[in-house]
Amino acid sequence: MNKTTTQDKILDAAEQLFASTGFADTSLRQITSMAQVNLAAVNYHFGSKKELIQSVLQRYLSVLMPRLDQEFSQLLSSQKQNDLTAVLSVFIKPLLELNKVQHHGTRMFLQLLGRGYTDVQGHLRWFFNHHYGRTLDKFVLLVQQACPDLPASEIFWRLHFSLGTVVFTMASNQALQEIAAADFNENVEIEGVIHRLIPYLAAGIASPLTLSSQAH
Amino acid sequence: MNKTTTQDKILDAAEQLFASTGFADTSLRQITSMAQVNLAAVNYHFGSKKELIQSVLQRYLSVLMPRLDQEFSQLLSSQKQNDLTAVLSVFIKPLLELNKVQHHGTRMFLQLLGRGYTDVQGHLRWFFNHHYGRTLDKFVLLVQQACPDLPASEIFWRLHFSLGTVVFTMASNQALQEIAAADFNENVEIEGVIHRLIPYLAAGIASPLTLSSQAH
DNA sequence: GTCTATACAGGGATAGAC
DNA sequence: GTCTATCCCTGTATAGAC
Repeated sequence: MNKTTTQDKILDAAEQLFASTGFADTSLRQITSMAQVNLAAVNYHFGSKKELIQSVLQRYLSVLMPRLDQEFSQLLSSQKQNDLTAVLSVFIKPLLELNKVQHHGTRMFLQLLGRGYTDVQGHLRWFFNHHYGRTLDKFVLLVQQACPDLPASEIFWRLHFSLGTVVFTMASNQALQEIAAADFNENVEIEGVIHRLIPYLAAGIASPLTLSSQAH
Repeated sequence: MNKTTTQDKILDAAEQLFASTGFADTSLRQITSMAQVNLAAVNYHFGSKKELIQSVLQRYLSVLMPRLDQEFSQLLSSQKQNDLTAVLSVFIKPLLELNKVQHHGTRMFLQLLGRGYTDVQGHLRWFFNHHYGRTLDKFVLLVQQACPDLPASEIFWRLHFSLGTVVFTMASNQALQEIAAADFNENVEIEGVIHRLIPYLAAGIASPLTLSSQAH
């Protein structure tokens, strides 16, 4: 019965077009014609274009987030003191395993995440906290344990700085890779970018408090 | 002769609407009706919506970038070895002086910059390099002098990571400030955010090379 | 040169027939 | 569930008035 539902046909087409052209430059008419379904089907099944974008991301998140949650719990229950690099490195494996979900799944997901956060501002943030707040809390706890000297508010700001780093990098990933290839003769795959990001993020989050950052 | 030209009326209205609603969610009809000019005036004077966005930013950049260029040159000619925090701190004064250009100029400009980089992807990047490449080169040189152990390609990546941090933070500035106010009872103005950013960025950029970041 | 009115193609969303 | 026809809004282009 290998029957592909209308929903899945739409999701597959949308994902492909979003990743290559971006959300704003992909029309529902392009999506529905590639998926060979009626234009109104998107609004019937998903409600709106914004909700379609969320659904595309959801397919990945439903695989990734439980995996991360499990890793976070495991790290929390092991009593040892984890350093920040270890905590951040937890993301690597689950992210790369998205390649099993779909061809180039990791790249697709991270680009969608980047585009989603910047294009439909505010929308995704709410969605994320609403559905995966518990998992995020575990992560924040791990970071706090790794940086016991930082006040909670400082961790809040720095984690959002880090989110910006990741999201922006992934959204501009294609352009950055092209420049890197041209200027430095480097061929960096998504995995390489992740490995470059971790020490940068770890150092930024753990940076000591200075007079200027305390004064405000 | 305190006569406001059509161009200026459009720029003022556009700036206000862009900063509060974003580029995508602000229509030309909103802008022209607030500016009390004809719809076609935007295309007549600026060519397109994208070019209007650039012009709004240009008003600030034409003040900011020469100021920065001058500061960079001065720091380069002083023979002393500058640390990264000193180099990054150069941005603070010129940025805050934008408040003299316009009411809430700093906040306006940084929000526009954030939105510009994320909303109209690729466009602003080209514009920036084309018009202010010389100034950017000076900045990169200063960073290289402050981090003599880092290869140029690593600096390239980390500066783009940092750009992401800044741009994302400024684009989501309003949301972040609201959360900070609600969760931590903190009232953080744009100046406070800048002072929080600098140690984070400095630590991230200067982070030592690890095995994982060298391997790719 | 500047401004106005208007036309046009393409976008997302939706009511109602089937 | 699905499809057609339609609605209103967007950015852009242009003809013609001043």
